[in-house]
Amino acid sequence: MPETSKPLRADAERNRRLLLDAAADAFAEHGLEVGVAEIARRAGVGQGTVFRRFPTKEHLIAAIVVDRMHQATARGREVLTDPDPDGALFELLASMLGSQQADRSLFEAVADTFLSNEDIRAAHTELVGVLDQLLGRAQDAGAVRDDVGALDVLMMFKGVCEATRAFSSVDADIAARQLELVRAALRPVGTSERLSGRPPTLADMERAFPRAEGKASA
Amino acid sequence: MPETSKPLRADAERNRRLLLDAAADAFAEHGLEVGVAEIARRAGVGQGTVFRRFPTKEHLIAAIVVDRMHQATARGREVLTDPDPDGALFELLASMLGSQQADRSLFEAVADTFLSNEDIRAAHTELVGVLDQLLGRAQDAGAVRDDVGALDVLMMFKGVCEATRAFSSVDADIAARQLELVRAALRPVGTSERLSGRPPTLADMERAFPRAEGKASA
DNA sequence: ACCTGAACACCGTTCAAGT
DNA sequence: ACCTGAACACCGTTCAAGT
Repeated sequence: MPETSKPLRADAERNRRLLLDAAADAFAEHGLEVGVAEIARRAGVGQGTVFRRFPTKEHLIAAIVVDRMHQATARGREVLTDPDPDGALFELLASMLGSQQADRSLFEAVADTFLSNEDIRAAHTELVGVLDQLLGRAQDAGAVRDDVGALDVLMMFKGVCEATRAFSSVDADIAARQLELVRAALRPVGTSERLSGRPPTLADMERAFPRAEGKASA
Repeated sequence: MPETSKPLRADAERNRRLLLDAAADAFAEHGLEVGVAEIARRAGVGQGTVFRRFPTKEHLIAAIVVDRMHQATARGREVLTDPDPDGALFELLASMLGSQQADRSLFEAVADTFLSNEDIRAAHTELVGVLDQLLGRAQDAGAVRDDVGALDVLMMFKGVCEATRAFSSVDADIAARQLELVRAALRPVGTSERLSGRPPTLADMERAFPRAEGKASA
């Protein structure tokens, strides 16, 4: 629903797209510290237009992140019918890792903005939903330990993204290796080696990331 | 050696300490975005003094990080004589995780500044050295798979720090859980499940983090 | 040598004027 | 409604004057 809040005027919609593309390119090349002026210049619009389309620079970043999360969710739905559930799960993670390595600072933004943004919240919930299904299938097949939840996996994945960020360009193998270690961590285990506590839930995340914006509860 | 470059004048040394303490407190409370003016105020010095003691705000942050890394290294040396090598390794990691949860944005800084700073480079190398010893002992005892290196472990750990950052205050259990998953990833495995490639080395890191400052190679 | 705070530079954000 | 760029605010950094 946050996607179709208002049918923008033609030029506005066009500028929005131009800005998203220009910003994605600029961020991919130079990281998040590129100035708004530079982005506006690349998009061929006035500097003020940036803030007319996005309340803040962080919202612009968030919009790009939401795009990527939607892509990941779509990819997840694709592999959902894969005959090999274990392979499907890690193919999704590998695919996400690849797209985060192409860019610089992609999920980096997620760390800060995360659930403070309503759109990211929604996209995140969707992604967790797909991950949950993939994980459940892998667990049913006995390929993954059954005491982990989708958020456990997502957190580990996020860890890999962050830890290997600087290596993206230099050594893609290092990231792949870290992903293999995640896979190793998720192998089925005996009852004596079960994890403490319970898997984190979306409610835990809600608690950790206080809701900042959003126009009340209607 | 970078520690004892010049015996500062008494008041300068005192101000340096005041600034480090004030900054550590401020960052712990409000994150890295606290202004230099605020830090100077807390330390009771002029704003210009900050830049006289530290060439840049990032250097100030780096100095604090170096302090923490030294603490971690010291802790690692303590547990080096622990009769249980496996326990010693994870006690160190748990201890490091605890200190990163106390602060906010501690190893967060490491991600950006990382090896661009000469002092951090040195502290990092030391820490890796101790980790390497602890890991080697655990591997010799057969408690940890032998196809991982100290940097594999450190990267996984860094991932846990990043991924659980927001949860620090809310739910310390979640971080502990992630650390247990790291432990699971490091369990010995059959020859069919070995990792691809080779463990990352310090040379890999040097390549990933271009050397920015430092007065030539003397 | 070091300290200080006013001045500078830079960049995100706002807004009056224009279409 | 939306676009624009000049003006504003904020914050890291510099520097002339003081000790």
